[in-house]
Amino acid sequence: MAAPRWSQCAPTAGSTGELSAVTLDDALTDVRIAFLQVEFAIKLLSYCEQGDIDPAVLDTHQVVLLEQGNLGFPAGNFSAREDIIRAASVAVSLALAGSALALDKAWETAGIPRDPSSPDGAVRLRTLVHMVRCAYAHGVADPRWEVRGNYRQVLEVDLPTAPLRLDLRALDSQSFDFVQLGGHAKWFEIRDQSIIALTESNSVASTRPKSAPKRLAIASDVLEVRSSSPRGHPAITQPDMAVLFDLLDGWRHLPSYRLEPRADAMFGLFMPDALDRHLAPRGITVNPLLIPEFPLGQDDTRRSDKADFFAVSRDRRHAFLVELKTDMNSLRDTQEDYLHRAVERGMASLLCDIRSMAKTKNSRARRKYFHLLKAVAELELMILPVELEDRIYDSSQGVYDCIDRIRLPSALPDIEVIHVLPAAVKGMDCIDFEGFAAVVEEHGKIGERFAASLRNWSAIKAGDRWPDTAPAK
DNA sequence: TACCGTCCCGGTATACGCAT
DNA sequence: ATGCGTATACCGGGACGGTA
Repeated sequence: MAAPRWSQCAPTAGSTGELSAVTLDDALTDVRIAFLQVEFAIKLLSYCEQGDIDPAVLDTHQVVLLEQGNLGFPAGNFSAREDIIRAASVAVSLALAGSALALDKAWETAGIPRDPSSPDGAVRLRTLVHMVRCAYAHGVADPRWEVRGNYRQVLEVDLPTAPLRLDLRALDSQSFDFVQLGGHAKWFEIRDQSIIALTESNSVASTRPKSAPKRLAIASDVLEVRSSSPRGHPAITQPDMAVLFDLLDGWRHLPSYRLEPRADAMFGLFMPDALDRHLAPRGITVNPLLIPEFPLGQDDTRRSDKADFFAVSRDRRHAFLVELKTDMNSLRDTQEDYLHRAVERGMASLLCDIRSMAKTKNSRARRKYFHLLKAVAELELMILPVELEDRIYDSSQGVYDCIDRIRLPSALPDIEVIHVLPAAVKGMDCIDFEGFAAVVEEHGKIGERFAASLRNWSAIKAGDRWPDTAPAK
């Protein structure tokens, strides 16, 4: 039984019940979203038709936790391939209906009138969109043309590929089908021409105040997550990255909780920028492609020690072994030893070791090493034989010879060790958490929140008393 | 390919010695 | 008795080598 978190978005101020003015910018954004939804629904249908969806995974019993009453869905409604394809087809129809509603709303917002006999091409295009919208308005599952009064005439619309001529009198009461417009591609052409016309009208009428950057509204009834005190359990309201950091801030104080493996992806996300800033005085910038858990071959075994991250400067003259600690007490001399031994051995030796490790007899492990080899090759530190991928995945015959044919470039970077630590240590090349936070906080809301946690982690040791509960001095 | 024993990792838990 | 620092054992997930 799963409790999914919905993160889907529903467009427009209008759809969330606000009656305040919807600007044309808003309406055009909704058009974009609606047509993206058509694209998604079509891709989903193709995916389903290929049989790539596993009903055992999709069609489980699910309960959605909602503030105003939970929703339970049983397993079984989508257990057959045909059920899934039928549902995906309906999703395409619904998305197309949504696209008609959104496009009509944009025309309405622009204040363009409807008139099938207007000499103005934009007005006739707007009228066509309205007629499609009306067809869906009278039945999403079975859209029908409904043509009344002044609209009962021939409507001609100029389009770049070919003019469209519709006898609305004849279409009245008939089932709507995109074939009548000339196919779905024509509908996308109608969208494109509408956007051009509406954008022009918007620039003419630009005296209206611009809308604020659009925030995609979230259905108010849906499970949300709200941040809470770091020690408290978060009340579940709106999904929010801040809650993730609240959890880390709080949980790192609990027994047996290891922060580093949980937070290393966040460090990895910002590590290239942090390295760039740290290395800026030397004029060095790094390739943003990092390799985590970079293996460093041991002297007398085929095993490896690991550097937390491996980075290379853009000019490929310097490589960096980055060691991350979230707790100063975790610094170990043995680790310093193998890192500095790697520096002394040099890049060629490290790469040769990786090549040897990739020749593991375990085929599953070999596949993982292949991904490592590809990452190293992407950093231009290895040249892989073209047939290597086939040898790894299809025919393992000759795979060891193939790995032996991996070549190294003649010029290789030197190696340095950089530590990322809560506090800098004298004699070590360090980025302390304050320095890391200064970089991170420049990257939007998530960065700001991560920076706050970094400062928390460096100021308060795991297990320490919280400052706000300590007696005033 | 499966299985088993061993090692590695970051971090925690515990034992120990020493100072107060 | 208590606090502190250091060394070492341990944890769980994963990698690795050897064997059948």
